[in-house]
Order: sequence, then structure tokens, then C-alpha cells
Amino acid sequence: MARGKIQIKRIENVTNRQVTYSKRRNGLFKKANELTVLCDAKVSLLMVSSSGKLHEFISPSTTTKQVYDEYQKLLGIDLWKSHYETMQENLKKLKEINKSLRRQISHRVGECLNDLRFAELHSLEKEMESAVEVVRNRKLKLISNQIDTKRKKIRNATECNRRLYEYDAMEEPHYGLVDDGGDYYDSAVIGYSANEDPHNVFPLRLQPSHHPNLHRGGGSSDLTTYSLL
Amino acid sequence: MARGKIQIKRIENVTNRQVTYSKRRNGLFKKANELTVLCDAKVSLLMVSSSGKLHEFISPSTTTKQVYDEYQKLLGIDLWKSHYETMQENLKKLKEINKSLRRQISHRVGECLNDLRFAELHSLEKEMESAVEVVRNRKLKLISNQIDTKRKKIRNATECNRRLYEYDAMEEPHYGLVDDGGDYYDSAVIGYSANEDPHNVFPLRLQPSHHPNLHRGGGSSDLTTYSLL
DNA sequence: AACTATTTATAAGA
DNA sequence: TTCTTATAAATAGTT
Repeated sequence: MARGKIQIKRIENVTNRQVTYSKRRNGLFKKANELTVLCDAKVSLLMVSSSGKLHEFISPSTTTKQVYDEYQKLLGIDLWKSHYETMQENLKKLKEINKSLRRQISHRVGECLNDLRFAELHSLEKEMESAVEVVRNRKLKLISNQIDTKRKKIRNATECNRRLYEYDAMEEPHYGLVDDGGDYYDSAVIGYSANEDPHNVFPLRLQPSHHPNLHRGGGSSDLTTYSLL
Repeated sequence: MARGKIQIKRIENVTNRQVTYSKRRNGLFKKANELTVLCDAKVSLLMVSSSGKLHEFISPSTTTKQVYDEYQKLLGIDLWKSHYETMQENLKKLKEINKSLRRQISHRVGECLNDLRFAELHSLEKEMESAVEVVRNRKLKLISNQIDTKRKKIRNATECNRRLYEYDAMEEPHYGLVDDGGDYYDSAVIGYSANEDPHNVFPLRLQPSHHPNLHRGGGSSDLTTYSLL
């Protein structure tokens, strides 16, 4: 606008462009400020240069965030406010669900029973009785499976043993073999299990707010870890 | 800036102020656009007039939100981004707690038992047994309190009755009064209770995900609602 | 909204 | 970068 008119198109010379940016940026800031004062307006002016530098003008009477909030309220309902509010609602809902879950647990653990009426208590009792029955059955099934497995293993081992003895007998037929049946091995199972460390047997405590992920130490196999019923 | 210099201070004449706002606003927009083109910059310009109207310029290559996001990234780390991230973390945590709570409940309801080992099952069973005992005791205490209260009420009523009879007897002394003791009233209690509508007796089902807020219909008093043990 | 005298912004050069 | 200055552009007051 001086010493010759220019075309409004991208300035290719980088230095020149930066100089012009700097000069015109100041001009813009000055004009923005004048508008603010003369017309009692609020102005937010953000500029990012081609080299990535950011400059800001904001009217003294306000903040950039305020202007953008107003911008959202007045024009586009949805920049990120709704996102934010959705999150807040989700949080609230989750908290409520959480509270309700905790209440249910506390009842089933035998706490906070004062806020239940008789019919509720009765119904709760019946449900808990049947649930404990389910747990018990599951437990029994598990242990019986384990006993089965172990028994089979022992029978297998016995069979191997017997064959070895027979093999020995074929070479040294002077000694007889006594087979005292499977019962011996069953009692052997019990004797073996009873030797397990009792401290590791019932390590689980169900906490009200979190469930510990139990890591058992040592190298004992699944089959030998659990004690008698 | 023409036909006389002006002071840069608030224009008191409202019309004048609005005209100037409009003119200078256009000037600012034009300058902003020129800067965008000449210098390959990004400009976000928001203006709110004193009458509350909002006007915006945004460089064609970008969006208002983008510029604002960049503004936040480059300058203020903390307008609402950290807020947002905190919320996201909270949400995640709550969801995990929720999951764990649900797992605990499912175990205590007799579901999802397959992911428990024997020791855990055993411990769970014992806890549930003692909890159901607590519930049972609470229930029994409740019902016994209710029976007590009712018995007292009846004794009271009986006493009133008796006095009435005595009063009658004083006026008409020809008839004797037979007192057959409190047992009669006890059986009356049972008889009365047995007449209650059985459909309203155990209306509560504890659901896995929410706890119904039971509203009993009808006008029956607390004392007469519950049936026999 | 248009005009225009004047002020202001600024492109190019130093 | 900053200063200078000739000139383009913006605009205050008027119509």
C-alpha cells in the first residue's frame, strides 16, 4: 500500500513474507485494539504464521476461552462442549451404578441389612442359600475331578510298577509279588495332600472394592496344591 | 482517519458506534484475509459487538476449532485438555471398578464360578455361609420385634376392652366377665396374619444390575403386611 | 449506502 | 530488525 500496489497473493520470497507478516500482524493488532476501545467490543485474534509461530490478541475485558465459549454458545452448539458434557453424564451414571453394586454386595456379605424390610431379607436369605449351594456343588465337583485324575495317574504308575516287577521276576523268579489293591493308593493320596503347606490353602479374601489377582508362589502342581475337604 | 482525526476511546453515540463497528469490522476482516493469503498464515478472528452480535473470520485452510486446539497446544497446556484427560481416566477407573464389582456379585449369586480355583471356592462358600447366617438372624430379629409390638398392641386393646366390660358390669351387674388369658390373643394374631394376601408377601427379587425401589400398594400397615414365618 | 478529505498503513528501500 | 517515505488503503464525517 505504498511505494507501489501489490497483488493479494502468496509472497513467494520467504524473508519478504516474514517481514510482511510481522508488519501486517502489528497492523491487525492495532486495528483490533482500536475496535475494542472505540466500539466496546470483544475481539479474539489468533494467528499462526507459516513458520508455525502463534500470536494472539485478546480484548482486555475478556479471555480467549470466554470468547470461544461464547462463540460456541452463539453459533455452533457442538465443538467439544457436548463431548465434555457426555463424559460428565457417563461419569455420573457409572458412579450411581457403582453405588448400587456396592449396596448389593454389602447385603450379600451381611452388611447394611438395616435398610432392608422383612420381605426383602427373606428373599435375600433364600437367594443366598441357593447360591451357596451352587458354590458348594461346584467346589465338590472340582475336588472330585481332581481326585479322579490323581487316582488315574496312580493306577497308571502302579501298572508301570507291576510290569517292572514282572520283568524283574522273569529275570529273578525267586521273589513273589504282593498286590494289595487300589485302596492303598487312595490313602496315599490323602497322606500326600496332608503334607501340603496349610498357609497357601485359602488365600482368597473377597474385598468390597477390588478383587485381588492371586499369584501363587512355588512350583507345586494343581493336583497337589489343595488340601483335604 | 479521514475528515478529521479521532481519539481512540469509546464512542458514546450508539448509532455512531455501531456504524464504526461495522466499517472497521469489515476492514479487519479484509486485512485478516490479506494476511492469510500474502503470508500463508492461519487466522482466527472472533468479534463480539457491544450489542452481543458475533462475527467470525477464519482462514479458509483451517477451522476455528483447529486454531483453538493449536493455541492450547502451543501456549496454555491447561485450559480444559488436562481436565478432559482427567475425566477420561476417571471413567476408565470407574469402569474397571464396576467390572470387578460385577464379578464379585456374580460369584456370590452362583455364576461365573468356573474362573475360581478350589481354594477360592472354598473360601467363598464359607463367607457366604456366615453371611447368610447374618441375614437370617437379622430377619428373625425383625419378625420377633414385629410380633412383640403386635402383642403389646393387643394386650393394650384387651385392657381397654376389659375396662369397658367392667364399666358395663358396673351398670348391669347381672352378667359375669370371663377372662381366658393372653393366649387367645396370640392365636388371634396368627389367624389375622394368615388372612393376608399372599401375593404381596415376598415381592422383592434382587436383580444383578439394579436394586428395585419397592413401593407397596394398598393401605395395610407394616404390622399386618408380613405373613407367618 | 455512497462520497471524499484526510488519516493511517505499509511496500520498498536504506 | 527498524526507520523512512512515497503511496495505497482505510475510514470519519457528511450527504
